[in-house]
Amino acid sequence: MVNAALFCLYSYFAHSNFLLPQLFLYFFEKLQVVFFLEPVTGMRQAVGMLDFSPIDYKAELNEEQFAAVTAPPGPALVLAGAGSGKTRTLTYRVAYLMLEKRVSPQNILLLTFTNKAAREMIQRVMELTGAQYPPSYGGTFHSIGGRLLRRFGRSVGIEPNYNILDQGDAEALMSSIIKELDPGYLKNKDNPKPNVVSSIISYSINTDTALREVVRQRYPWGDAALTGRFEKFAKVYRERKLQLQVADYDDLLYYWLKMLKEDEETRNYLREKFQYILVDEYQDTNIMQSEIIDLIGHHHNIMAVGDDAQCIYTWRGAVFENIRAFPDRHPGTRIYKIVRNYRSSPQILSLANKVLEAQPATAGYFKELVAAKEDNLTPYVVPLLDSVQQGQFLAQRIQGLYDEGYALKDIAVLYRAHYQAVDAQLELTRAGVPFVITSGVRFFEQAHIRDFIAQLRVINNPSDKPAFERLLGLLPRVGPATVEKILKAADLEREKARRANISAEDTLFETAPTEAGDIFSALLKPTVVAKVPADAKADFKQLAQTLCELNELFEDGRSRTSAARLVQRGIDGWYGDYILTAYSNGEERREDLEGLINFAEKFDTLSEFLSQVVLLNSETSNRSVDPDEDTVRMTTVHQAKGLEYPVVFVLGCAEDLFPLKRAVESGSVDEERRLFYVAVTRAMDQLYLCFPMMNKTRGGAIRTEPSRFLTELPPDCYEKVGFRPTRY
DNA sequence: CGTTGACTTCTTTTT
DNA sequence: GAAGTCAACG
Repeated sequence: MVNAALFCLYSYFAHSNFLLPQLFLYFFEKLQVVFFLEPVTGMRQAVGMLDFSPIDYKAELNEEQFAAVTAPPGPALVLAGAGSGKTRTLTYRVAYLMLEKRVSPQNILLLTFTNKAAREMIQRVMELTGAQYPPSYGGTFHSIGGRLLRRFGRSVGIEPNYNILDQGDAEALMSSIIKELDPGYLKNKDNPKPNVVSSIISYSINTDTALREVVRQRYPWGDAALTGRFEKFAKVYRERKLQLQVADYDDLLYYWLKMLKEDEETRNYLREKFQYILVDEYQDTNIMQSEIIDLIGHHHNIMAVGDDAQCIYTWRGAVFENIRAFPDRHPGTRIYKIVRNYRSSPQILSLANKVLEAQPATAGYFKELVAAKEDNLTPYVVPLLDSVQQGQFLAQRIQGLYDEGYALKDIAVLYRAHYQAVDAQLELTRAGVPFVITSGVRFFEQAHIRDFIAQLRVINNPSDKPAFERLLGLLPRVGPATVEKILKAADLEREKARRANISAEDTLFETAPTEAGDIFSALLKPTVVAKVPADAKADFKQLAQTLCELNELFEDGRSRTSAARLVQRGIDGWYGDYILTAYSNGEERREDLEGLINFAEKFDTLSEFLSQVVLLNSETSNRSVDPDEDTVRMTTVHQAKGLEYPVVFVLGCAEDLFPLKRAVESGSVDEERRLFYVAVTRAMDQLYLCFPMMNKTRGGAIRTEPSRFLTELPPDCYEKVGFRPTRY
């Protein structure tokens, strides 16, 4: 009961905090810089750079960094510890290649894991070089893969107008396939749910492990029949996606790799094009990603940057063996170690080093980071009664820090999982400390955005049935079954129209080759409308009308503003009215859609726009946080990777919370420890490790032990402090 | 039969 | 908030 209430509150905060239009605009503007700028000619680039003052590499980099930045061609492995200036090294390297080696940005492939990292790096490269255009192939593995497939994917069955499914879409598709193939499957509650099936199949692809094997690991009790069913689901899922011309996240890598393996022409073209390959966070690459890099990087001109101590994505297939085996796969690899740390105080660093020391000695490249900063405070360990008191401590200490002169935006609160921060959020709110949660519901993931986007998805790719389902399902009394009927009827009409057109051409051959019977105009045919339930008929007609208009507009022109114009037209159409009646805060949501117009303006084609909407879908709202806004930042450790803050609080340093119970049970304590390492190395001056002694569970509170990550530490590397709440 | 609404349960991490 | 479950409605 109480829990439910907390969740409501939590959700409320998660939603109310950042959906202010101003922040939105900020967000959209930020994005504009980076994505999809047209490649430019080398000439323009060169001219752009001439009037820019040269970089003094020696002065701006330390020795270790300098060596890596100015490395000769050939394979290079840069082992850059936390806070050692990894991004700096990488960006200077790109600048060095462009300015000193006169490499055209078109010949550089810069791969990262997150959109945020890509954005920051490209931004900095542009600042450094004074270039107006960034490397046109800089971005996440997934977004680059998606773009290359759009252009070259035909050989592996991907048409240029394919749509990308986000995780939710993918799971929905899986679910409908399971229902269709094996209606009895879902009846048995012991069977893994569709989303679990989806994740198992995904894991099998990302690790290149037979499905059989993954099922055996995760479901030791599962029998051969279960495995057989999974294999069937996976097979049909793969076929269906090709039929519908949709691709999930994994496909962006899977088909990219397939294309490189099978399509010699494209492979050679890309090898020729990408003379210089740079990879960030190499320790988090999975097997497909490393293969992709090796295939394109036939010339071995690859710079891989990473830190095996920070590998925290094995759960989605990352293998840090990749980083260890890099020199084997690329003979003549030069290894550059960067261990001088400019971020953290010596005290924090020594604690971080101890965290790694507790790691079983299973090799790895480095270890000790060397402090460059002055002495500062010893990290604190703060035992607290429970998570409520933890929140009170947080609020009180933050107010103290504020009085001491720290800006709130210099303070970060990190936790293992989002739900662990609920009480802290309540207490901060109660104390009037402003904060932003950099997680929770994502902008593009909100129902109304996805519904609206579904219209554009079907326009871009009429075979995208899941999008049709989503869209038509909005109408009253229309569910999957009715959608099926409607689409069938529409298909018939389209077929009829097509035949009529062909025969017309046969007889009168001057007949204009009108786009014979598209699915959208077919929707308006009486036989189709007849399938729509009475309550929904009016809405349906308007929706179909809007789709026809959108389609016409789309077919008409692929002018520069087409994506934005389509969005505008969509808002003017049926959905714009629908949204006002469908939601109590319809006005607000409509404004969100208006925001989409600005965003869409940055894209040439609808396909590109849709891709980015999906790929940024995973981009959480924290990227929309105005960096100047003075609020405390609350985020998961995963999301904090790559960031730094003067003051860091780590919540829930207790067994079962961090390391998370589930992780311990599945035997991934080492990864949890690396994650803890990532958490503590975010801190620059002050680090607070909070340990709640009670853990609320369903039914009651149980006593918790301090996290093994605390007890593993020698007591002299932290100071224990007590906390007495001033009020209840 | 399919859809709806009221009900419960759930939240690891992300492209 | 969202997704899944179940009974009752059209």
